[in-house]
Parts: sequence; C-alpha cells; structure tokens
Amino acid sequence: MTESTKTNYKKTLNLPKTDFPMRAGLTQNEPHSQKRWEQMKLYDTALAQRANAEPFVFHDGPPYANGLLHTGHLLNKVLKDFVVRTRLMSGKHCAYVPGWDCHGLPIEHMVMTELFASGKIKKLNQLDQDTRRMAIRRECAKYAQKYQKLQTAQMQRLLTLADYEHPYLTMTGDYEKAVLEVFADLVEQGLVYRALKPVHWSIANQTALAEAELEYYDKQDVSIYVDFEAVDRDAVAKVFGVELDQTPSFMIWTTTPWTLAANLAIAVHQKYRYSLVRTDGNITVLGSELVDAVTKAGGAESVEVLAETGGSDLVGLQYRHPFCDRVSAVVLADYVTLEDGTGLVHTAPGHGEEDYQTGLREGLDIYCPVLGDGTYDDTVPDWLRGMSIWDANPKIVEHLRASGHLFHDHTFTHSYPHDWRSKTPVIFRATEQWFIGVDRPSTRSGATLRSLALTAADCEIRFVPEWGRNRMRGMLESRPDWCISRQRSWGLPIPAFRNAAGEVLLTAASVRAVAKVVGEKGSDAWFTESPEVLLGSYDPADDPDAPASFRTSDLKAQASSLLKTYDILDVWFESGTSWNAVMRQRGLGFPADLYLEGSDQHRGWFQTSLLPSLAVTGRSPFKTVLTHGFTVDKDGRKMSKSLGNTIDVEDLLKAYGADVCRWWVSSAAFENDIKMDMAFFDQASETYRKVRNTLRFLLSNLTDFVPSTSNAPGTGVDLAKIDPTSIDAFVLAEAAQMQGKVRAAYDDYEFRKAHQLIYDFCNDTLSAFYCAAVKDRLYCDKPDSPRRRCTQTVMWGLTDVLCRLLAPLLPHTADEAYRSLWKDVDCASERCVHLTDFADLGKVAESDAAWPKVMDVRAAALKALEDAKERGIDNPLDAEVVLADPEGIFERFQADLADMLGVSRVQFSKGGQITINSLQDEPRCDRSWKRDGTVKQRSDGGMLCDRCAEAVGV
RNA sequence: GGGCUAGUAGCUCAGUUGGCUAGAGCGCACCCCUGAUAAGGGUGAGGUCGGAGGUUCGAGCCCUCCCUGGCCCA
Repeated sequence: MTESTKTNYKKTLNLPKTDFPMRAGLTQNEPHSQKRWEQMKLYDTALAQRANAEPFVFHDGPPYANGLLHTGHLLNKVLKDFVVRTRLMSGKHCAYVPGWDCHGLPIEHMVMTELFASGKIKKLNQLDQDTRRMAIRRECAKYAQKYQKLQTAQMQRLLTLADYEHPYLTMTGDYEKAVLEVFADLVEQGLVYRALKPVHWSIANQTALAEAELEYYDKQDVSIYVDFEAVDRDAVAKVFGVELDQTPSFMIWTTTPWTLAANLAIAVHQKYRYSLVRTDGNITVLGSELVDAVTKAGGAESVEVLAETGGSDLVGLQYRHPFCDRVSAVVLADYVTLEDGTGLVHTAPGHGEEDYQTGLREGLDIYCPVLGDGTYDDTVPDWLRGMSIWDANPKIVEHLRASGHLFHDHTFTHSYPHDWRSKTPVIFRATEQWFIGVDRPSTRSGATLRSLALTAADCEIRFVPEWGRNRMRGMLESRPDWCISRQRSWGLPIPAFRNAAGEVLLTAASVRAVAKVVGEKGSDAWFTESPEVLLGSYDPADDPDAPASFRTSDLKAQASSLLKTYDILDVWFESGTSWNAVMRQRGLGFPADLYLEGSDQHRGWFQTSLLPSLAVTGRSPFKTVLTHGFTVDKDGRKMSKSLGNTIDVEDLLKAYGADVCRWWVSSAAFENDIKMDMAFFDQASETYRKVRNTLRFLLSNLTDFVPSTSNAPGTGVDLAKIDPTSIDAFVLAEAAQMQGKVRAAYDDYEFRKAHQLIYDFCNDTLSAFYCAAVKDRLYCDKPDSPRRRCTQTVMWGLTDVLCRLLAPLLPHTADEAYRSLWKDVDCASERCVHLTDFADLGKVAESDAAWPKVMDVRAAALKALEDAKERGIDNPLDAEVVLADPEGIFERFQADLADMLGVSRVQFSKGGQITINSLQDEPRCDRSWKRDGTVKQRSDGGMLCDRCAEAVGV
C-alpha cells in the first residue's frame, strides 16, 4: 500500500465544505449586515409582517443626548434589543421607538461653558431676556441634536433594531405640547402649587444655580456662638430639675450671621444629652459633649455644669430672638451633630435645605428676608433694612456683642460654594418654585398621588426582579412633593404669566392655550412670541380658575402689561410624560407591557412616569418594570474616569464586534451589578467561537443537501419515521426540549438561561456528542445513503432552529449562518433570519425512554477507554467496547453505539464490568480507519470495510 | 447615617419549599486526533459556599451581628 493510494481514498470521502468561515471578522462584516438590513428596511418589514399580530408594548426610556455611549448604555440597549427581537420572533407585534432626553442643565452647562470661554457671553448678557435665552437655546438644540445623531449611530452599530427614522426627542414641538397637556391636567386637578423653597442663589447673576454650577473655594468667614435667651425661666428649670435665679439661654453656633435674621427655630437631637452650664455668670444650654470645647473656645474662666437632660426634653421650650421681635421654639432634627458647634442648631427654613425640611415638618414659615440682589427686605429691623448680607455680617456680630448675646467669635477659613461663572460666593435663599403635591387630594378623584402610587406598586405592577417593588415602595412612602421648576433657559417653559398686580396666571385652560402654540412652533415660541399670541386661544372670562384680576378686564387690554415668567419644567417631568407624548400620541399602545432601565430609575424615570400617569389616566404607564444593575470594574468598583477603570464602548466594538458584546451581555447576571473587564470579553469570544464552529460544522456537511422530503436525490427524510433508538432521534428530542426551554427563558427575560441552554446544547449535545458521532457516516457513507440523508435532514433542522434561537442574541452571526444554510436553495438572497419566527421542529419521532441509561453507560465507557490508554490503546478506533447489558437494553441501540463511543466495535455481555479490548491486531480500513471486523482486501487492492467498499464501488 | 441589593472553584454562572461526598462551562494540567485544523475529542485537579455567632437531627439556603462592594437618599 502506497501513500498515493491512501490519498485516493480521501478524495472519495464527503468531506465538509462551506463558505461560512471559521473566523467571523465581526468588526469588518457586521457593517455589511447592517447595511443589508437598512436596505431591506428590516424594522419596517418585520413590523409590517406582524401588523395584525398580538402587540407587545415596549417603551424606551430616553438616554440623555450628551456624550457618547458608555457601557451602561451598551447593557441597557442590548437588553432592550433582546426583548424587541424575542417578542418579534415569538410572533408578536413589537414596535420600538427610541427616544432622547434633550433638555436640561448638563447640556446648557456645556453650552454656557463654551460661550463663556469664547467671550460671547458678554454680548449675550446685553440682550433682552427673550433674545438672550433664545441664543442660548439655539446652541443647546444644536448640541443635543449632534449627540442624538452620534448616539444613534452607535446604537445601530450595536445591531439594535428600532425605528431610528422616527425617534422621539423631548425638544420637538409635538412632544412638548403633549407634555404641557399632561401638565394642564395636573393643574386642573389642583395638584400643582407654588411655594417657597431654598435654592443655591447667585447674587451676582441673580439666578438660581444647580449643584453642577457650583465651584468650591476657600472663603474667610466669622464663626459665632450666640446666646438665645429663654422665654420662661421656670420651664427650663423644670426640664433640668433645678432652681434658677436667672434666665438661661440656648447657645447656637453659626458661620453665616446674616441668616440669623431669618432664624425661626433651634434644633436639637433626641439622642444627645444637653447640659445646663454656668459660665462666667451666665447660664446657658449646651450639648453635654461639647461643654469643654465651647467654653474653652470662648475663654470662659469658670465653668459649672448645673444639670443634664435629654434632647427631646428641650423640645417646645421657647426663646426670644436676639434682635428681631419674635419668640420661637426648640425642635428636633436628625442632622444635628456633635462634630462642631454647640449641639443646638440655628434653623432658618428660608436659608438651608435641612432647615427647610425641618420648617415644613414643624409648620414654620419658609421665611426669607433677603432679596434677589442680596439685600434685606423691609421685614427686618431698621438697622438691617436694604443692607447687603455681606455688609450685615460684621454689623450683626457687633450688635450681638453690644447686646450681650455674643459668647464668642473668631474668623476662620472654610470651603464654600461659589458661582462657577462670577466666582462669587452663593447663598441659600428661598424662592418661589412650582410643585406637584403628592399628598394633595385630586379635585377630580379625591385620591392623592402617593396613595395611588403605593397601590399601583403593591398590586398593579410586576417587578423583575421582585425586590424592585419594595424599593419603589420605600421611595414612594418617603418622597417629598415634586419640585418641577428650574431657573434655566434650556427646557420647556412653565407657561405662567404675571400681571401688573403681581398675580400669577397658570390654569388648565391657559396652559392648554400655550400648549397649542408650542405644538405648532415649539417651545421657542415662549421666547419669540408675545403673551397675546401665546394666549391667543384663551379667554380669561371663560376661565373660572383664573385669578379675579385677570377676569375683570379682557385679555387684549391687559396683554401689554402681562409678563412671561421664565421657569422651565424639570426635565424629569418631560421624560416622565413620554407615555403620553409617545405611546398615546403615536398610537403605540397604553399602558406599556414593559419599561426596562437601570435600577436607579426606581426613583427616576419609573417614578416620574408613574405619578403623572396615575394622575391623568388612573393607571400605571407600565405593567412590568425590569431593572438591571450597573456596570462595575472587575473588582466590583464603580467605573469612573478619575479611577481610570472605564471601558470604552468603541474599543469593545473594535476589538470584539457587536455580536460578541451582545453575547457577553446575554451571559451576564444583569439584575445585579455587572463586572466588566476586557478579559471577560475574551471569554465571551471563546464561547462565541464554539457556537460559531458548531454552526460551521453543521453547514459544512449540508452542501450536497436540500431540505425537502421528496424522493429526489440529495433530499431529506421524514423525521416522524426516525428510529427512536437512533442518535438522530435523540438529538432531535434534545433540540426540541432545549428550544422549549430557551423560548420560555426568553419570554421571562432570562437571557442568561437562554444563553446557557444554547451554549450547552452546541457544546455538549452537538459538538462533543452528536457531531463527533455522525462524522463517520457523513464522511464515509455513500452520499445518498439513507443513513447519511437522515442525519443531514436532522442537521438541517438543527441549524435552522439554532439560527433562529440565536437571532435575538447574535443578529449578524445568526443571519450569516441562516443565509449560508439557504445558499443553494430557492430565494436565497431574500432570506433573513430576522423575518422568521422561532422555528417549530415539526412532528418528530420520540426518542427511546432508555436514552438516559445509554448516556450513563457512555460516560462510563469513555472513562474505561481513558484507563485503557495505560494498556497501550491510545486511539479509541483501535478498541472494542464490551458493555455489560444484562437486561438487553443497550443492544437495541447497537446501530449507533460504536459511533457514539468513537470506537470501532461494541459487543454486549450478560454481566460484569465494561471491558475494553484491543483491536490492534485486526486489519484497519484504509478509508474509514475503523477495525469493525469486515475489513479485507478489495478488488482495487485496498483494505476496506464493507461499507467503504460499497461507497467506493469495489 | 437610612432604604434596597450583592459577595458560591482563577473567571462567568446554577443551586428549586433547609436533606445524600456543593454542580456546569471557560481557563488550567495531562492525553488522543490530525478527514470541523488559528479546529475537534477524552480524563483530571480546583471550593473552610465573604466572616462570626445562633436556630435545627441537619444550613450555601432561616435568624442576628460584622466586613467588602453597588444603586438611591440624607
């Protein structure tokens, strides 16, 4: 036998052949798929195909149109795409309109920074209110549009399927109009009100500032300890259980003397101890732990603690303001600390966030005697009126010193917030803001938003994972009223007017009138049009809600004296009404079956959508809320640029391609934090390649096969007639079971489970078991042998099923394989796996009930074969396996058993253990390399087994 | 500081109402194949289930406290 003879036999084999490459080249090839789908209008086609199907209503939460996509977006958008594609392939109609949140401070801040840097801001500041704001808004709109476009391209690069031709943008007129209509409805129900609330205020620019607009610099201030004299000596004495011969004081500490004018309370902590102390002749109350520190700081010569009591005992005790004519009381607050100060906290509800909360709780005035220009109004004592607060600081200190209320003062330096533009110190100042009340009964339904929301969270909404319910509930229980006004330019104006009398007009009818104009011209109209135009369709005479001063005369007459106000709506209100602006306006369905966002949205979008929807429609805008965690680094820490542990989405796409990124997403436990590291993508690549190669093996053995059960050459067989003990029957049953589980997993958003099931099927059932076993018949049988055709029929079905199940996860690869599968069949060029539904395997024969036992004995045999290597039987084809088969179970599987074990021959014995016999002395088939006992020299001179002799025709 | 949540082999994940020597895949080690070949197959070694108490005949699963992360608040 010569080498050339052997190669001849190789040419007689049906070796695998395919155009489906082993190397995916995803980065290069995915864009081609993308283009192909664009050209065939895949999104439109897929939906049109299912026009009359049962809908699955899915609504996209809008990302902010600022910056490029980060890994959080990757996770979110890919998960959403899994939902869209699995629903479509389950035969549902699942429209998906992507959205962008376009208004808001981050964009305006970026734009302002640019205007500031380029010096253009100076020019703008000379313009009138409307013109200046419009100039800023135009820049903001350009900015938002730019990033919306960039993000769209990135999302498409992730191979997500959506209506990118018709996205929703919160800055378009039609959207804004719909937002205002919801707002009008809330106004109509009496849920919107106006009240004072402290905000960061820039005196230099006379404007409110957001946290992001603050810069912290060192500032020198005076720190003072002030005695507030008690009103009732005996009441204090009683609390401390002592007799007093002089009136005691409560000592507070502050670094902003100017806010003392607005003091309305002293806060103490219920858990702390307080002492009544005699120092240098005065008697005062101090936090017990701070007695030493404070008296020492004040240089007290004698210090005597007279008595001690708990903080809660002090509550209700009254004191006289040191220079304003009023009496206030001691209250409790949790934020009181013993870090510094006296343990008794000066509280001015108009000048601090915490003070404000305390004020609300205690029913105090949100008193703010400071005007926008930083001077006192007329409600303060004469000597302070009209004075700048910065000038007032030393004056107040001296006044207190003179009146004997000052215990101690010293100047010190601390970090203090400044206006990022003027670099001047900011103050906390109560200003009028708009609110949505969560505890106000609706004038329509009588219910409060809080009660409606809690009921919805309890009964109406499904949470995935379930703990979201608890989380949302807790937040709803404790949430304050919703402050919806912002003092910015880039947003949707709150359409309130003010007249000469200072009265404010904002009624359901007036808002609707403005909404009409905004719908036509966009919210720019607020800045470009006059009040007369904005209220063109509004008649105050017909509006019983309008304040009297607006109703008495006709609008036209007073239009010239009407002033627009310039607060804009909180962007959360805009995105929170997308259920109306998008889902209802576009007829996409309401309520949505699903909202899917990061877990931070329990407080964000989920809640800001829930509240307006409950108020207006009485229903939750979503039936199910699905949340995912945050991407963190490989050590579980949050990703941040400063830590340098971020991963760039562009880098991922370049290095691995979208399908691998998606494959990784599908493998992650998304309900918790998701650790990310480039190495994890290497791992995802490995398993992706395994799936890809399995598909490739299947495809490469189907080149001479056509999926038809006609009797023509090269066609398949009836799967219903397959022998239940055949490996083909087994694998079909496994596939059917896998498919059912995967589909159930998809239905329940268990993408990880689906991923695992598909992977295990490819890896274990196919690659390690089925494909390895059927290689012999595929390669060596006559091309048309019934046995080979049967296996090919099964393999064709497996490929079809796999492509479809993989399609939602791996849109490019699944379609690539699917197109390869149909390559030589009819209409190949029009085939697209994304226009199919999940396949039905059809009627297949049941597999034999004894298969689990067969698989067990196989595992044992493989182990025995491994052990036999020590005896020199290295190659399983040199071995014969003798299975102990007392009940004659395994013998029924004889036809495929040798192939399943990868050996040349299997025998059966009535008992004993599995034994491995060497066949090395028997002749080996030159073509199939088997030693099955039928090998002998044939007419062409070669040593062949019976099957190969027949295949070769000798 | 509060609410919610997580911590199982080097890595990604399973572990159902507490019940046999805690599973899978990847990776790793060793071996086989060279007719899926920048592939394929087999065998194997890896875990005090974050830590400490407690309940129970029995706990990765239940309770308490602590440690380390994450999200949202203060």
